[in-house]
Amino acid sequence: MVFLRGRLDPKARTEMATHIPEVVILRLPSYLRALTLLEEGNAGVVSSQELGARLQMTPAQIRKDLSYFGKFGKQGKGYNVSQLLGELRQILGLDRDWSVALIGVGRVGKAILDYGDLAPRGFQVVAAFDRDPELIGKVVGGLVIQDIADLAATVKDRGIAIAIIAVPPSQVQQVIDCVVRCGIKAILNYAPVAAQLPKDIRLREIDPVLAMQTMTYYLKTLSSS
Amino acid sequence: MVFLRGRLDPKARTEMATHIPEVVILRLPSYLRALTLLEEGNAGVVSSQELGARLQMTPAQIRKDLSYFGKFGKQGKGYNVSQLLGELRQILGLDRDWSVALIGVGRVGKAILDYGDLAPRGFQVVAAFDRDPELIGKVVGGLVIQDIADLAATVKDRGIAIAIIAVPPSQVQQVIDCVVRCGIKAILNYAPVAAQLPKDIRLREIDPVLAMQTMTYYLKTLSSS
DNA sequence: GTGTGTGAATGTTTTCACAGCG
DNA sequence: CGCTGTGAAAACATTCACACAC
Repeated sequence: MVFLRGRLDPKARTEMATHIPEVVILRLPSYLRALTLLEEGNAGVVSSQELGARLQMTPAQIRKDLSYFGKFGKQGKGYNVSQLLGELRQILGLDRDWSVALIGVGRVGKAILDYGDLAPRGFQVVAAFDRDPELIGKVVGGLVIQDIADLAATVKDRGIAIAIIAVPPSQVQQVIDCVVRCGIKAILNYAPVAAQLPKDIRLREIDPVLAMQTMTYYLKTLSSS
Repeated sequence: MVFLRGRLDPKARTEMATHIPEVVILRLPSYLRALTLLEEGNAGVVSSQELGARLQMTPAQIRKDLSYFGKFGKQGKGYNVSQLLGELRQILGLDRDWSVALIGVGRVGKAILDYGDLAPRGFQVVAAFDRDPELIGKVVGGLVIQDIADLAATVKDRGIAIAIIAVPPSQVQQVIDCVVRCGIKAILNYAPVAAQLPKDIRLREIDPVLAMQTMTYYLKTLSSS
């Protein structure tokens, strides 16, 4: 009676490359961050137990996550901190620097240029763009602000792979379209609006209000104390 | 769906409580944001289809998410935009303003005070704290910077429910301990470090580097440019 | 003993597919 | 018809539990 339309046949599905769950990729950077701290504290080895305690997650989850990529631990001992750090950096493609373009040099954009944590952690902001003629040509944070029309050429020249968007909400969609046309495949969006984009482009959002709005639901209930 | 009214003994409450998956709560604010945009564009109604297209998610997921809280749509028509907005605001506890304390008034802290998007969206930064005697007493963004020792009293006085933390990494753990002791149950952490905290405290992180590190994994593979 | 790596079991989330309403 | 609301099914993610290595 019920027949299925257009499903992927089971065999083709099985033959597909080992797909690593996105949730796992999302967690790896926190492992990296925790391990960096451990290394600074001169910890030589760490168990999934200990790492789990620091990150408030189960040891099993950490072991399972890592097992997608290889066997990095030693039984009875744990993981060598600096070796695991190296492995994770390589897995995440962080054994190199990445060039980043900043689009939008208003208040938020300037704060991002000022923020000194990007470069030491491997993300170099190598170009800044705006569409305001008043700003173009000015120097901010050691960068000459360029016309957004130059984006395509600069992306090619400087090997830019990631764009940070910090323009007003009303301009976000057109800027994203432009950035995507220039071949950028990863976007960090500071503007508090959703945008349309091809599914092969990665997007992450930084919106403090959104983050707080996910917490108020839980605050609501405990307000009777 | 039965809404709880009036007082219930803890047992009945526990047995009745419909536990709503956290992923659902995490998505509601994006619905809110999309609907706000639709309302500004004078859209009267929206279908799960249309909303899904804007947010790049399936209509079924949106319908299912909303169904945890009630029946807000009309068959054959869709959802009334402003009515659904109202419902979501109420669900998330956003039918009121929230008072926020900023801890740490360095570069990042100042940028947060400057950022004009918090207040219009319902989050009032009503107090700022630092431990640096040079800063205490100075005025930034209309707020007199207070000694962090005054936090407990101010939290009580001003009904502060959320803390934004923007202190250097090395101070994060002690500041979080302090904030928790003061009765704060929700924290937005801008410092790029993990911290220990009781499981009944909500924490969200803003770390642009972490966000970018979750994308480089995917960039790695397509680097044939 | 201690702690990894991993199939198998369990739990959770998403998607399907359709009854029923406007 | 078109679209919601929703049980049921499928897909996905986490946790368990134990063989095995140090």
